[in-house]
Amino acid sequence: MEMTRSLKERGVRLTRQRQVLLNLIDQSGQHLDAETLYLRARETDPKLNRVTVYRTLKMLKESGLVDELDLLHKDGDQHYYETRMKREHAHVICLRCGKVEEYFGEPLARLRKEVEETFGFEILLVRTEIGGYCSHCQALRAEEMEQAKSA
Amino acid sequence: MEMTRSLKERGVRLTRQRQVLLNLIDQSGQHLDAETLYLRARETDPKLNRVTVYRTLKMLKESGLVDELDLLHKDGDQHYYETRMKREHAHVICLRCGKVEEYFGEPLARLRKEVEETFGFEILLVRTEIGGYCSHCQALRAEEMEQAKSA
DNA sequence: GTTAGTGCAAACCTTTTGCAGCTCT
DNA sequence: AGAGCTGCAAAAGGTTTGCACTAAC
Repeated sequence: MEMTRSLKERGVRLTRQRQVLLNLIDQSGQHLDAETLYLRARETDPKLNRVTVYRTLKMLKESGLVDELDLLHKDGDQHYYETRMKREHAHVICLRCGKVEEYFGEPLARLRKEVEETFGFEILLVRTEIGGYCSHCQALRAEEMEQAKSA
Repeated sequence: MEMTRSLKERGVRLTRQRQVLLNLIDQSGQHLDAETLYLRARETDPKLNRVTVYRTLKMLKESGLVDELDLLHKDGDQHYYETRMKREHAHVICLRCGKVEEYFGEPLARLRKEVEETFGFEILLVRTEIGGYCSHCQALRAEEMEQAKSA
């Protein structure tokens, strides 16, 4: 795994706990929060402590191996994490059903380039989060409105 | 004030405390967090409670009158707030000095339009936060690197 | 007068820290 | 062997809640 290699190169110890966590982060294509990651990790290693999850996530974030997201705090104030392998993308979050889609269009690259040029800024990370209603929930909301009217 | 009018129309009571808070939010062109707002509000109204600040911010956010930002958690996990009057913009945050610049370019509109078209998504809010080093801090970091080497 | 809003205290959730003991290299 | 890492308990930081009292309309 890419993360494993990168950590090994830098002399970071690959403890049993870290291997469990890295596997989960790498496999899950989803955006995990610390608590979910903790619960899943305990299925493999019931002794693993929540604190270790936080420490590992912090280390991976500072190493640039994972990105931290807020996803507009769709379910509270926790953070979400994803591996950094992928191309730059925006997260499109449905505020009704919570589904998260990823958008990889060229406006993102243009935005980045323009900000660098406009401010002479050295960009290290870009976080774009778009909230609203997905097409499915738009229809459901229309129904809900109808029902509210007749009630 | 625009916010005042909007609240009055909807029958929200304009208490003394809310007037103090609305004034501060409206005047400050900056991005305030709850604690800063609380401290400033107490200069005018020393009895005003921190909880009232949180409740007011929540109400304004849910009314769509202010936007909640994270600013990449540059100083911790608190939220920042700004009035929604302005055009859509991205926040460009220096991770060294904490300065926040605002970018209003057309790639933002293109991004919005493309996401709407691609996913049939109804966008309610867009949050773009860009982190890195401002031109000033790039130079300072270069110096720091030099010093680290010779030390 | 009624109902929404406030203050206070206490709880809550997420994350961090101090420290003693364990384990990877 | 020894620095780096873990677990536990406890604290921290930011925010929310329950309830009795107050004030806006």
